[in-house]
Amino acid sequence: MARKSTSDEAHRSRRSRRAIYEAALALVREIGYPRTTIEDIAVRAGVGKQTIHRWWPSKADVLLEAFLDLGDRTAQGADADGGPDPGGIPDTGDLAADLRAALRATADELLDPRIAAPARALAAEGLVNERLGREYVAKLLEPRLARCARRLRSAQESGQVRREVDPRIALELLLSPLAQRWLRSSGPITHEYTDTLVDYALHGIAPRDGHGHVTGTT
Amino acid sequence: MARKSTSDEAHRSRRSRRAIYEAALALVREIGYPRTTIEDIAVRAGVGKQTIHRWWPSKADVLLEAFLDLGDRTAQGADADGGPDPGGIPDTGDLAADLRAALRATADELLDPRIAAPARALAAEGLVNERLGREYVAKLLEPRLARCARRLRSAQESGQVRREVDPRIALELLLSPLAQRWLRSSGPITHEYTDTLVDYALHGIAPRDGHGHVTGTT
Amino acid sequence: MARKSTSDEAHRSRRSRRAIYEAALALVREIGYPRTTIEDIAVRAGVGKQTIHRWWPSKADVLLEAFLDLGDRTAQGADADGGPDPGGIPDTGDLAADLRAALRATADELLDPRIAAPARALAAEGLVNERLGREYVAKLLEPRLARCARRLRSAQESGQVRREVDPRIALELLLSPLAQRWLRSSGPITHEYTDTLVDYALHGIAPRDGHGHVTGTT
Amino acid sequence: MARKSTSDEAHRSRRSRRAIYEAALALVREIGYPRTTIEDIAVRAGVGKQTIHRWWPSKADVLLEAFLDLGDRTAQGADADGGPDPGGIPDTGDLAADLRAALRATADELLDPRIAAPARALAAEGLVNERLGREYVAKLLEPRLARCARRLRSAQESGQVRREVDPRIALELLLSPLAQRWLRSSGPITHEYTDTLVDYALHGIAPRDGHGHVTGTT
DNA sequence: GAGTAAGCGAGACGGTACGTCGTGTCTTATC
DNA sequence: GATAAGACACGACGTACCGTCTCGCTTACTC
Repeated sequence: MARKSTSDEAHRSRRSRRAIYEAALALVREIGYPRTTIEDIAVRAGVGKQTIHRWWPSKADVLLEAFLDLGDRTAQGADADGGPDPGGIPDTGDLAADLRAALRATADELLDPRIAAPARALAAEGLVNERLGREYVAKLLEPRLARCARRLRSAQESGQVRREVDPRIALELLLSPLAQRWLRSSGPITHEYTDTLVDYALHGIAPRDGHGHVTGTT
Repeated sequence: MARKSTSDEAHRSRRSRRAIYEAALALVREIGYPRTTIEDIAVRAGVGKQTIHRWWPSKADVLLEAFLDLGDRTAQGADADGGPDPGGIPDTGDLAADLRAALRATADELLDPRIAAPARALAAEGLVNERLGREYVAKLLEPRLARCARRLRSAQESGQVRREVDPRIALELLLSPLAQRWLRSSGPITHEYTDTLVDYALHGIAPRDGHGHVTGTT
Repeated sequence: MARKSTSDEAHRSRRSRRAIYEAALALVREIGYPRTTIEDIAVRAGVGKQTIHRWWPSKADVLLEAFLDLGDRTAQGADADGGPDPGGIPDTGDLAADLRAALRATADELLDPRIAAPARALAAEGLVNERLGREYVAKLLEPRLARCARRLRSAQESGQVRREVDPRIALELLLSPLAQRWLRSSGPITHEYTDTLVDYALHGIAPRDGHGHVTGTT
Repeated sequence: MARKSTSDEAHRSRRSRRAIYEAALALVREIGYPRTTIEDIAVRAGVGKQTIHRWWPSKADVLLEAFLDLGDRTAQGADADGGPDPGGIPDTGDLAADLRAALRATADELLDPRIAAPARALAAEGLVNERLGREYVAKLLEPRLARCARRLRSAQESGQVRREVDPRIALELLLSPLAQRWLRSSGPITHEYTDTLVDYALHGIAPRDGHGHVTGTT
């Protein structure tokens, strides 16, 4: 997707943009999102402030694009490595194993310090700035969820998931607890934890035999 | 739980505090958290800026206390009404019904416009400000979760929940999806949705007969 | 004497500077120096506060420069009119007449309301702020005194002033009483008064014949 | 002149007042008048702010009274020592010698560091605050000038000063240059300087023979 | 010698201005 | 002709003092 530079100007723009991305990500890691200012980014990137304001409407948008770009680049790297679909769910036929693998991978990703700081910052900004929130969901989360949902639908076809289950809600059951723990730092994020989530989500927390006291499914 | 006045607060003006709480909540509703400034709050409350800075370290802390106070007051109101334990889970013996009721109530609460704006703002701030995040969890979420966990433990004793299930994680399964939808506005929050969550969490998304292709519980 | 633009001031806005000078002088006249705030000046000049802080270390420095600028501009005007050396002493050969004329002109100047307010304010500030006091003396008073001292020296050469007299001290004798009356409002400032000063300073207060009871010059 | 306690001041605490005077003078010496705040004075004096506001309308008034009190106390000390009239002019019959002595004493006083700081501060404040300026003149300067003027009048009677000379203006000739030098720090204050002032003021700066080119006394 | 009114210390209060910072726009000098 | 450098208008920040206002407590007059 890298477009070859057709002129000197295009080339310089690209260099500026790259420098801005890197400065933004570095500063957010180093001093935190709220204390990072557009001027800081411009100075660190060796760029005029105006150059940033020309292309992005806000600090958060810079970071969002920088983060997306980071994702693209690491994805390319993984691609080249021949690794599995990043952010997706493998399909070995064994749903439980596949989910466990996917959640473990997601957990590892969330713990990557290069990712945590900007992602949390963007999540926070998105809560309060609706436009950015939508972009964040649309560009970062939605594509991922769509791929995961596909895997669940195939599991439904093979009878590993109940037919009447809504795959999106099922995904929420699996991913939201992880997301919440991460956002709130309200608990440890371990493989044991994600495996437990897969277990509970697949089989429920009620006794499995179906003749306990649990009643009344809607 | 009225916060008791320590010796530090001997001279503190009740009227000012109340006015500040109300101004903060009103402004966050009306113009949004980021555009609400401490100066705005002071002016609206008819108070000097210093009076705010004297007692709270940041705008977010003002809002957090204002929000806690709001909770205290509405809780008192509900108490007087003889309503059910707010934020808890009723205990009629029928776990599924109780959970559905609790989640429906929670959903209704999240949709209350007096609550949504400050709560989202605080959640956002907590993501980026660790101290505040911890306070937010400790003062707002934790007490609630503890009460809910008790209900689940009693369900375990009566055999409605598997013995080996961790109640906290079970709660995450139920509540995190709701919390995420709310925070991200990533889907409608309806009673149908919360009922579905209860169903999936109780019985899992896998077929219930237990001899489908689902394998490998940890 | 236009202050030449150094490289530091390359980007400095001429319009802002002029507007600030005018706002400062106007406000000091209208509401008095102590009640004039930097914010007032900025607002009246249609300028950001920062623009003032960027170029001047204090309110007093703004006023000092504004006052110097006012002097420069009125001097230019007088120059164009072909008027006499403002603030200097004419040289008609008749020292007494020249001094009387100069002191009358000075008195008139001090009574000009455009000048009185800022000059008093600067004098006051200079008493208490040493740096400013030195600048006030160096930029406003000293050049004037130097020109006056030249006139006295020429009078010494023509025998109208005793050879051993220190011209600076002689000037103090003439000007300090006027300055004190003005600063302290401790008496009327009239041409009669200044003429008297010239008389006393030239001939002394002792009887002129030299064989009264006055004795003992050092 | 001990201020007698009227009924208004019945309850007024002598200890507080004294402590306030001392704190005010000390702070003005140590950190300068503008940086001295009423709160500072209150804290240093171990006194509530209100106690200051109750009895003095402004910081400057506190300092003025403190300074007057200081004068009273040192005057009492000098009295006890049997020293000469402080701030007056001795009367030995030799006017020139008496003036030299008086100006030397005044110069010494002005150089006393305990006196310089508050006196300059009060002078500065008086320039800009009319009421205070009048009080400063009336309470501090006027009594002194009156006593000095008396000495000059007696000199007129004994023929050492020209009959038509206005004693107040003659005093201005002597004292204003000294005062200006002191206020502006525009020159050294030495006995040599004050002696020169006396010489010039007595005999003028023009040649004494009276048949130089100097002409035209009004 | 008890009652009471004031003055007192402490310090929170509603304000005003401060000087700094960050924003997004506009200007200038350079390459 | 585009760009870095940075001045600009604006507006919020958090701080410092202002002068006022409770608070209890002490003190010193009155009855």
